[in-house]
Amino acid sequence: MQLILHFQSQPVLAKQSLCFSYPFVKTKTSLPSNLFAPKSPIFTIPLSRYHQIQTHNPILCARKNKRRNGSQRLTRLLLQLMPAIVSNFKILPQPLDLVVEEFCSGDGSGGRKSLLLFLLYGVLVICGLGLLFGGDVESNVLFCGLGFGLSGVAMVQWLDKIGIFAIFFGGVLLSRLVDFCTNSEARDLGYAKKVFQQISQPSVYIWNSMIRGYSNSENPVESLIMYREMLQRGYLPDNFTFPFVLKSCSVIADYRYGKCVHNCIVKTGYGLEVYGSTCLLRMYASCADMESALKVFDIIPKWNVVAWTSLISGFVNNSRAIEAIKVFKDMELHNVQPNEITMVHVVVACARSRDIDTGKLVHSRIRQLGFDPFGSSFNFNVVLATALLDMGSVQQMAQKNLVTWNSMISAYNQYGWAEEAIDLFSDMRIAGFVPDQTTFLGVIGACAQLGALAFGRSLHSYVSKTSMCKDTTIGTALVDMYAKIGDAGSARRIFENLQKKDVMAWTSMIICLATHGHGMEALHIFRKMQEDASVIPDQITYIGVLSACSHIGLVEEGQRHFASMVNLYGIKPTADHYCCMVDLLSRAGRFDEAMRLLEEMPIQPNVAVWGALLNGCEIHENVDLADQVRRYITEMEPHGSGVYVLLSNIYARAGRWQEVNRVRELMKNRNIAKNLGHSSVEMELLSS
DNA sequence: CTAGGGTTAG
Repeated sequence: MQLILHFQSQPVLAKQSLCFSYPFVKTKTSLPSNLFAPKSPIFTIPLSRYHQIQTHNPILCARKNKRRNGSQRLTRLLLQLMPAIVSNFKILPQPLDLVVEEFCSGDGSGGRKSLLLFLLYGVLVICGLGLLFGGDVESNVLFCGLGFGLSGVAMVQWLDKIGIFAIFFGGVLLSRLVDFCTNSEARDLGYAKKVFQQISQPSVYIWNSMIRGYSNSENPVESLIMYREMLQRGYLPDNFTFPFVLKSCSVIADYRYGKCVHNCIVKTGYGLEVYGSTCLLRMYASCADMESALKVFDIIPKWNVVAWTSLISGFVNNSRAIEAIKVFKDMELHNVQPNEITMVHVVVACARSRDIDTGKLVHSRIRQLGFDPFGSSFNFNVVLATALLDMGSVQQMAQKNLVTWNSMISAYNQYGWAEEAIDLFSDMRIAGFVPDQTTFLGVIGACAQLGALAFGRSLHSYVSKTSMCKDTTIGTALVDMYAKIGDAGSARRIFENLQKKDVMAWTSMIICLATHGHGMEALHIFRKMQEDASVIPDQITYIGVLSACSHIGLVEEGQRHFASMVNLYGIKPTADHYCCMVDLLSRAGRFDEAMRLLEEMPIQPNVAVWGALLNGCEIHENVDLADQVRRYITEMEPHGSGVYVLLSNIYARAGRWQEVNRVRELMKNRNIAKNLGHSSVEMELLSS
């Protein structure tokens, strides 16, 4: 079976034909199957801007055209095809010097025929046919076809120019090949590396291709290793090298390496290059050093949109949204026209700083600039739209992508509308979107809120069958979900199986144990966490630790942890921490200390803190203190019913019914209704 | 062959 493709829309190409034949694929099983199975089942070959061939398992048997004038076109075509073909077959080219040697050792004076033979042989060597498939007759035949076809074209073009021939294949083709397998859609960096290793003296361009490929890969560290090797072997990086290297530094946030690269940029004189310096800015911003980022900004030779936008995004991503907005205003003063990307960052800045007024101004500026995705049906920018959606200035979106769905699900979660979040999840699946890690983070969180046991478990089992099961964020969400559902055992198992445990993972486990009444175990986990030098407890960790202490009544231990939180880790205690401490002390009946702590508090005690104190008063029937607390509470703004109920319970217990009535009056006057308690349990229905 | 974009667990 043979398929001949004619290119008809382009007059010159119309005369050309390429044969794509399939015979060996379907009938012969002797061929290694992976040979014909590239990453995607459909193989797309870009022929020109207007032509694309989509085919399964193509084998090229290029045929030389009879008419000479078409050959140049076909050569170019083949040049475009070669990387695709060679990389599809995972053929390793031979080192250039080896090829050159082949040519030089031939009889230079020979006639045309022997020259042709040499050329043919050269191409075969380059394709490394014997190297990979020597034993297989069918594939040899096949590759002979390939080799012959290629050489046929090459012969016409380069018949008398052996020197050029060598450069042509050594320089251009290998560059194209490396480019193709590092940066095309069907890239394969493992193969790229092998090809690269065949090149004895890679040009800077090829180095750059490799570094770029790795910088966009899963392991950007590889690009840094590549870069180091480049320097060690005495190659001089150029202005293209630095952006790629710096991108890797940014992605993995390697501050020290980034600074070394900065040094190198300065030394090689590319420090004042627009691209390079903008990348430097981003690198410092990614490494959370905004001060250096600002210094770099100052030396950027031209403050264009990208430079400004990078600075804005730096502030946004370092939780300095207000400064980001300031920079944006500055940019407007400098009369630099913002683009959609700029506005995305500014919108995020408004959302993060909860600055609704500026948010409205920004939205109208977006309209003014003509970027508003909701202003007209064309020019719909999903990213900007999602950012606006997240800021809350949009209710409905007609066009959604994965991130939009995720954003909506998490927004519903934050409003506490867990059921709606789950509904949205099923809508999204009906709409044909494949949920990703962020989606699951949201839906698992919704299950945690709802206590949706069965659905939560099904999510868990789904996730464990994917690569997400190793992910720390997913694991943490699951730990929290099981904790909230009441299944501390499952939470524990997931936690133990986590390969990497970060602060959040440890913290969620500690809080889980503390809330399930396993205070000792929670503290044990905390000690294990402290043994791990790679994690530093933060304020939320200490909420768990302190509440664990308070559950088991370890006052001194709690006080020690509180002190080390402040002195060792420099964490400023929040109202929640004081709440824990007051709870700890007043449960133990140590009211003097509790009151002293309250007086020393540098922040205003909130209702929860008073509530904790009242809780202790109830346990120890300390009505006098409760009286004092009542005075504070009545001075405060009206709030939830909790403290009033506590107060009235305390008075009731002491038999002070008048006071009970006064508290109830107070509640009535302040229009506070007692919250209805509710809980839900999911039950399995057993049949027969 | 080069720089900047939305969602994200405790």
